[in-house]
Amino acid sequence: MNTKANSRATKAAGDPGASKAGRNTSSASAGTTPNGSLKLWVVLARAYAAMARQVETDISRHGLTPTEFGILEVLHHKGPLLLGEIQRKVLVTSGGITYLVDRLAAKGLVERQDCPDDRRARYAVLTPTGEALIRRIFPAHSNMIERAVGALTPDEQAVATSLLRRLGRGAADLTQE
Amino acid sequence: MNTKANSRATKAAGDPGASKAGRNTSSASAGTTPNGSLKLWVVLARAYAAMARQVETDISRHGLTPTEFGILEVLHHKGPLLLGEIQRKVLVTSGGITYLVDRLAAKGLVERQDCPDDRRARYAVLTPTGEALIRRIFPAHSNMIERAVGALTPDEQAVATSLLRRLGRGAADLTQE
DNA sequence: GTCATATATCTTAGTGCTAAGTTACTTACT
DNA sequence: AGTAAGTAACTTAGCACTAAGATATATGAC
Repeated sequence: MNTKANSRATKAAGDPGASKAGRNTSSASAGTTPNGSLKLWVVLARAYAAMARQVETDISRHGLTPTEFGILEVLHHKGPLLLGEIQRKVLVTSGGITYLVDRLAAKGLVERQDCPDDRRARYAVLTPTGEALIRRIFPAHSNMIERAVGALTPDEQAVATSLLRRLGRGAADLTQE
Repeated sequence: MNTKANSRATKAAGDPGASKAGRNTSSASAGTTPNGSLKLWVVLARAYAAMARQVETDISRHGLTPTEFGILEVLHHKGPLLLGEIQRKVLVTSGGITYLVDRLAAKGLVERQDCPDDRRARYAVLTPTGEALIRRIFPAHSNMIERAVGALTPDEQAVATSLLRRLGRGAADLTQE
């Protein structure tokens, strides 16, 4: 059943772990920057890296990368989806979903199906094997995440969620401004 | 001055963007999971991805990857450091810093120096060129981050920072438990 | 001294993605 | 119908890393 366990030890790309807050060195900077913003970015990256590491080692035990898992999950929850729809959900490039769906198909977890309305498009659908797999491993995964964020109370989690949602949207908006 | 502008469009590895909250499809799940934890993980990953994207495109304009930038930054703030020390700061593998310092050395921004006390170890030190570069681009970078997190007020940023710090520590602690 | 173990860096091979371009199809305008 | 522009998926080449092992040096027990 091909479980090749390809761990990859997720790292936060470009973790800005450097300057903890050492205002007093060589200076030259703005002068009046308290720079809590930078600190926020650092801890955000660190928190993400720590979470991603947990998630990844958890998922890799089943021979899946986090992105592969994400695809199975979204197909499980939403049913058959066009490749482009999946692409937007899991945030990869067009070449990326092709590659990922190829891999999942090679593992027998997903199949392609022609779209009757649009002959350019293809659906990805879970095979029975894929459906069985995601149903089996999702609960434990969900549990793992609950433990991982357990340092915060549910109330704090709610606060963090709403702050991060706004933060994310704000940062994303900067792109096309 | 080799400024090859290798953009890479950061993505949050394994972004769990799937299940927004669609409890009502094929079911079979736990049944009594409110699962705010999962939602928190999703928005964390999304916020990180959005931020990382901004940071990366900003930095790539100077022909640097975020990790390279991180190394220059940490050397700028702390002075010469052993490769292993840098490694721990920027969170890459041992092969990773070798590769990264090689690249920075090829660009003329960093040099290796033997450590007098331990002949296994090497220092990485900024060249004058490297020092000049980081001093030139750091302020703008810092500014960019300030704008990116600007959707939150300074107070909210402080709250987010403290929550994320605890979240990250909690998740990291899970590793060696 | 010598041997076992630990540490610091480097080497090699491989992986998961991206960017840019290609092909196939669709849609809208004329 | 013909053509232009848009979109869906795929292909190719390349890159920033990782994991695992190799090499050199250090440290401690005896």
